[in-house]
Amino acid sequence: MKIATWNVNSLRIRLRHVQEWLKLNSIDVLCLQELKLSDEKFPIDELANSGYNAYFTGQKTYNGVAILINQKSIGQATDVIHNLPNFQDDQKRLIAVTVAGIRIVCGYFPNGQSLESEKFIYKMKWLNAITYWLFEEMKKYPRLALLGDYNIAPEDRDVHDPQKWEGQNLVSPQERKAFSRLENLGLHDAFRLFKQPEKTFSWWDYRMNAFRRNAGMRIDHILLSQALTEVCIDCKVDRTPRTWEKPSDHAPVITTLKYF
DNA sequence: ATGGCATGCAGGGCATGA
Repeated sequence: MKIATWNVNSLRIRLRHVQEWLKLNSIDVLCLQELKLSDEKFPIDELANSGYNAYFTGQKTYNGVAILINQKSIGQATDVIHNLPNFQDDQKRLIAVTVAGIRIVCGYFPNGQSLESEKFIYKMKWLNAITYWLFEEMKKYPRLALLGDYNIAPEDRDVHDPQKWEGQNLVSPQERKAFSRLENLGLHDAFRLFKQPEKTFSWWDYRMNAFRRNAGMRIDHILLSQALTEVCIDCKVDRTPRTWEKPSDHAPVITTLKYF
């Protein structure tokens, strides 16, 4: 079973990319972030034509998340929830479903903007809320995967230039501590279960030829509960779609689970 | 060195991203 996450930075612009990427990779479950469209504009039929059922919660212009389920290999999802039940929020940043006995949580974590920003306070509150919610959710669903754009680079090796970024938004000690708290729930970074090429990133700024210089960060992650970690046999970033015309600034991350 | 590039909304620049 292959589960993936991808911040597409507008599903309207990137629909063809998503369809092409799904065609090239036999993905069972794909989590999407930054749809940037309202629910009535969600391309349900186009994705159904690609063989995927969609579960989504969106809004105009900003945010929006979806989970695509392979119709042939999986079929339907159950127990769908939109947004964190313990956090009052107008921004559409979270969706969770159950497929094949696995709880799939898709999150678009707040960016934070800068440590001095009100948005950073919101980010830390959101991180606190998801952590408390997951503590309960993992009791209900021992097989749980948390996928998405975390907007946190967990370690210096996840940053192209750690000195330049030291202490800033995306890498600050507060954010990294919040990431550790998620791990302390019993979640494991699937990417770090395996030997990886150095300087592997999942996001590159559109500006300054950042992708060509590999001036990126690893901020998109897949965390797995213990039960899923035991059957995880691969995790990698696929840089390919970042090389296509008009790409998203993020690349997808894929993990493979045995026995499902 | 706070720009650079992309997107949405709106039909011109501004907000936002990371």
